Amino acid sequence: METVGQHKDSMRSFSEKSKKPCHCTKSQCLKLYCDCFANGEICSDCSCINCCNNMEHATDRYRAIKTCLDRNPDAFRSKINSSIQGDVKGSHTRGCNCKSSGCLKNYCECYKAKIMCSSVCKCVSCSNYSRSEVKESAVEKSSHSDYSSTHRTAKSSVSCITDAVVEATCGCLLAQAEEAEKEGLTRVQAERATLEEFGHCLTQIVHFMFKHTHTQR
DNA sequence: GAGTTTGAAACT
DNA sequence: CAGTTTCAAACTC
Repeated sequence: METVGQHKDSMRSFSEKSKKPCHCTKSQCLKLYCDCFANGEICSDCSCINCCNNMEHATDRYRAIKTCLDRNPDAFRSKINSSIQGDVKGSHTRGCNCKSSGCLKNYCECYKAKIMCSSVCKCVSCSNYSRSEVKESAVEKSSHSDYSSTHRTAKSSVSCITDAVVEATCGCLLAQAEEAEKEGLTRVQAERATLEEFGHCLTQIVHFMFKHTHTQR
C-alpha cells in the first residue's frame, strides 16, 4: 500500500525534475556556490541552513541576483553550448581550470556535463578527451593543457598546428602505415592509405580551426 | 557519516 | 588582472 509520503515524493520528483537538494550552510543560498540559486531555482526540500533563496526573502534574493548579473551578465545562462551543428558534443563557454582531477572527475565542469575539454579550458594534465578522436583532441590539447610541448602558443585559430598536432598527425600516419603492413597491402596500396589518412588529419585540423574561429567570440 | 579533496565563485 | 580565500559538491575511507 502506498503511503501519503511516498505519493508526495513521487509527485515532487515529477513536478521538479528531480532537482538536487543543496546543503549550503554559509551562503544563504544567495551566491552561485549554491546550485539551486545558480540554476535560477528556489530551494525546496534542501537541507540548507539560513536559506534566503525563497519567496519569503524575495527582496534579498532579487538583490543577490542583481549582484551576480552585475558581475557576470551570463551568470544564469547555461555554461554549456549544447551543440556544434547537431553534433552530440557541446562545449563549456568558459572552460574549466582543473589541476588535479585530470578532468576525469565530477569536480570538472566539463566532465560533469559529459563533454570534452576544449581550447578554452585552462586545465592541467587533462585527460578528458576521446581516445577514438586522438587527432581532434590533440589539436585541442595542444592549445590548452599541454605542458609537455615546450611553450604555449597563442590561442588564435591560426596557431592550431602546434608541436602536439604535428606529433599526433605523425602518430596517425605511422599507425596507418603499420596497419597497412599488417594487412599485407602492397607498397602502392599502403602509400595510398597513408596519404588518405593524411588527408583526414588535415580535414580535422581545418575543421577545428574553422570551428574555433566561430565559437571563440 | 566524518574527513579530505577539488575547483568555481567571491573577494582583495 | 593575479593571487588568495571561501564555499559546497565530489569523493574517500
